[in-house]
Amino acid sequence: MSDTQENEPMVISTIADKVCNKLQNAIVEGVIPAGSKISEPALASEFGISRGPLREALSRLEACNLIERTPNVGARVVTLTREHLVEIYLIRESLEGLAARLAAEKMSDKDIFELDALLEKHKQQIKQDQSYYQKEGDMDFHFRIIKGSKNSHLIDMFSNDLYHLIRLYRYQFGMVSKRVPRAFVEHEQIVDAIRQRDGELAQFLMTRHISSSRRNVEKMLDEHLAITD
Amino acid sequence: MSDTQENEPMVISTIADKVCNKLQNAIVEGVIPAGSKISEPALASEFGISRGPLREALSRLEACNLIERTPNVGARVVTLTREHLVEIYLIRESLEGLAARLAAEKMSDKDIFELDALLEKHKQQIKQDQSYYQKEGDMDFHFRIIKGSKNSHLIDMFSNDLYHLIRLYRYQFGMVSKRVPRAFVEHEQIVDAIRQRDGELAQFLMTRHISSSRRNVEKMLDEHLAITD
DNA sequence: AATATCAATATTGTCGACAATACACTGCCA
DNA sequence: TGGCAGTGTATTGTCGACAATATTGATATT
Repeated sequence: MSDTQENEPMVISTIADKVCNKLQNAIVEGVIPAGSKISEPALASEFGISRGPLREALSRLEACNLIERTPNVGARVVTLTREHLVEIYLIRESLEGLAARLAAEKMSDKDIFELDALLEKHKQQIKQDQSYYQKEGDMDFHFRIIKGSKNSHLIDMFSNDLYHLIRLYRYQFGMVSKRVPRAFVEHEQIVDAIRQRDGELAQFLMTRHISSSRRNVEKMLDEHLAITD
Repeated sequence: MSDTQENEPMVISTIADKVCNKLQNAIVEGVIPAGSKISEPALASEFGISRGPLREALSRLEACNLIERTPNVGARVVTLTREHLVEIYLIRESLEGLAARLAAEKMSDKDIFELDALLEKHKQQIKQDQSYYQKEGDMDFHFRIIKGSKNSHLIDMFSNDLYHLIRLYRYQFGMVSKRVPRAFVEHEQIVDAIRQRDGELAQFLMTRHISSSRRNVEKMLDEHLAITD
């Protein structure tokens, strides 16, 4: 699928790699529901493999915070909570603000040109179908900025941890937002600050952009809770 | 050892837990040198266990960035570089600035009282022996602030990733610093901002504190390189 | 009816063996 | 002499079985 193609596809060398990838997607898409218990024998049987590589895969899923493992009890998909999502957004503000600042310093002119092209592509997509942009285009943009930071540890932190959780929350909480046109303008402004090599402004705008998203998400979740209560 | 007691000791339930803990310390302390290849059969033999739990432990070490694993080739302790250390410091500025801001909002009066007590304890230790403070007291202080953020994801990110790497770099690069008295004053100022519930100031001071440490580290590393060249 | 206890069953952690892959060494050729 | 190919060995990935631990269901007690 194109989402994994755009955002550094996992290299599949071993059975564990393959199974980990499949389980990541199954969890994010809710095929294995949040909070549910994971059975090693059942999954191993389903994949037609032994429990050894399955446990390797589970270990990696634990590392990217999609599951929690308890010794002698087993693994369980994480429970999604408003609190946790807000926590993640706060961390995103912090780290992506840094990424934007570094991107303003580090991105090549070619990188920035490609970022512009990506924005143009997103502009066309918004006119046709907003849902595609909401699902993966936004993440694509953010990931490009993080890559532009040239801070490999930051890129790893995002790729191995935050990315999957953000996808999971988006998928499960069905975040269709009225905010798209405004968010796109903010993307453009961030890129402009980067193009001007103004790190401080880029950081400010990115932090503010994610902060607005957080407030929007908080509001939506509160409304969602009000409905279900 | 008291460093692990203060900073959330790993709960030992399985052989893999135990081996992971031992390997973490062996890597941080240089018993297994940076860059070196890890042999599963040799380590399993040394610990008197099968390769199964050893691989579990290696998977966890990979998750906390102490080793890198390549399929069908094996595991290797990470190589320490100036670039990587600077990357980590930049991320620390970002995340610990956030932590300090949240701590100013979230810490209870009791928490703050205990933080004061910790500072007083460190003051006494500085008078007697600066090396203890340099090794773990500083981390202790920082970890308290991060815990005070009450952002569980942030605490996990620190505990599972940054903490080990910081220890590793400190141990291997032998960071004895002339900066201790000044750094302690900065700690006091950060706590004061938190006590005043001034999140913006706490964040500013913490970011600046770590930025100063980064510059100090960069300078030391440059001097170190000059000597060895 | 609710709670506690016990035994059976299922699951998780670990073991040792086999299959697949990479590495190291030797010999041959240009 | 240097590079390449082939072979043997070591290491990594996976398998299935056994041991240890937790869970579930049935029964007894209050």
